[in-house]
Amino acid sequence: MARPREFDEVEVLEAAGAVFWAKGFEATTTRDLTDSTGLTQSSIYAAFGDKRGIFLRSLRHYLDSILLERIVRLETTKSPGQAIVGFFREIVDRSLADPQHRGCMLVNATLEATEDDPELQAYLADETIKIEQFFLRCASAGQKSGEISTSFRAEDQARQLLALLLGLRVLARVRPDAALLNGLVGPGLAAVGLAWPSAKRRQS
Amino acid sequence: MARPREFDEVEVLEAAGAVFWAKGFEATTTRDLTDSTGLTQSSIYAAFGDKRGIFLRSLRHYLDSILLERIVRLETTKSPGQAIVGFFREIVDRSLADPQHRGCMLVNATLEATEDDPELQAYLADETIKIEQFFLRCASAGQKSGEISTSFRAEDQARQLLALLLGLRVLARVRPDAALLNGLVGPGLAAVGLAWPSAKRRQS
DNA sequence: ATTAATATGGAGCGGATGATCCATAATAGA
DNA sequence: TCTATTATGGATCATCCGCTCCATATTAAT
Repeated sequence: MARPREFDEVEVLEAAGAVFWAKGFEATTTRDLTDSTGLTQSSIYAAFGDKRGIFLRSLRHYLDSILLERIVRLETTKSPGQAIVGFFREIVDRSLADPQHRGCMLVNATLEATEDDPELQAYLADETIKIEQFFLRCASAGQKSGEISTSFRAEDQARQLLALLLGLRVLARVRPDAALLNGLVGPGLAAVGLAWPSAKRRQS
Repeated sequence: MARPREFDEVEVLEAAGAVFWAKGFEATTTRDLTDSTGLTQSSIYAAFGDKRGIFLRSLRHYLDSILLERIVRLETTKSPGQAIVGFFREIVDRSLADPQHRGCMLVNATLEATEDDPELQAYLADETIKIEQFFLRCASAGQKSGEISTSFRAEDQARQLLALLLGLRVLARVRPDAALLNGLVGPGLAAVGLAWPSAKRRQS
């Protein structure tokens, strides 16, 4: 009954998300979005409402397709402890491999969000809770199986791992150094009784 | 020989810094700066060059007068372990007391800085190194005096504390909850053998 | 008092920004 | 084939942006 869209929504969200990820919400202009997506302003505004709309959709797509995907994949294919190790392994490797050092779009958005967008803040807070709960499930299960140390409560371990992750993401932006990031995660995981095979050792 | 300035530079830097702190660099307009400082655009541009100039000066003032001051004060008045505890105590308390939940200006700036301002990135990286070195001095001295656990290398403890701090600052923006922040720092410090007197317990 | 030098006030510049309008194009159903 | 409906292209809008200009004001030295 109506003219069909000529663009693929996922492609557009990934193109737009890449710009928001690198530059942040405020520094990204609607012209940046037309350049990166190939769409006109008309099409973007018809499809996503406004700049905030396409930003939220890009962010959600990023979180669902990268972060949540990673959690689900690791949790279904690895042991609790190895899911945690694999999670950090992928993040350290990707942080170092990214020539733009964009860090994590979730963390970037979290630091840019202000109290005059409480809906966004609530969404971001909820996503950090999801990560914390992933760590908590792993820690609990790992403690039962003996894979993870029981010298701390699983709830505390989950929070510690969340802070380690967020701190890692901050440092990855200004000090993207393999020795620093591996030297951070190694002892961090050792504190919960997990071994950290560093990238170097894995290669040799 | 020339007309003297009518404004106090520190006052202006603190007024401008408060806006940059709350809204970030990009979202802050030069009109915001005239409103908060009381100066005209002319005076701001004559004194600080451009928007980036007053931002850098504000940031530097913030870091010197708040962060560095805290480090120096704690390091000269407390034992190594208590300097670490006091450092986190002040940051948790201030994070919770701030109704705007601005977090840390250093972390906010770090997440907003991109690779097309390498000078700013280098400065920010250097400041994180200063914090890390503060933790390292405390950890080393504390290990010698027996105040801090020797089950990890002091270098690793310093990095762990840095990540804890940065993670804390991220969470403080979207989940400014006393139970979360205290529950984060407590076990984090316990991992290096330090006791964390939570705010609640201190009050009772 | 004159001069040199800088600060201030305020108008305003060129360009960019987020968003919209409208004519046209493309589709599915009647 | 006609109609209803949505998508697209591209021009354009009002506003805001960082920044500058210039006339005036204020000081210290001569």
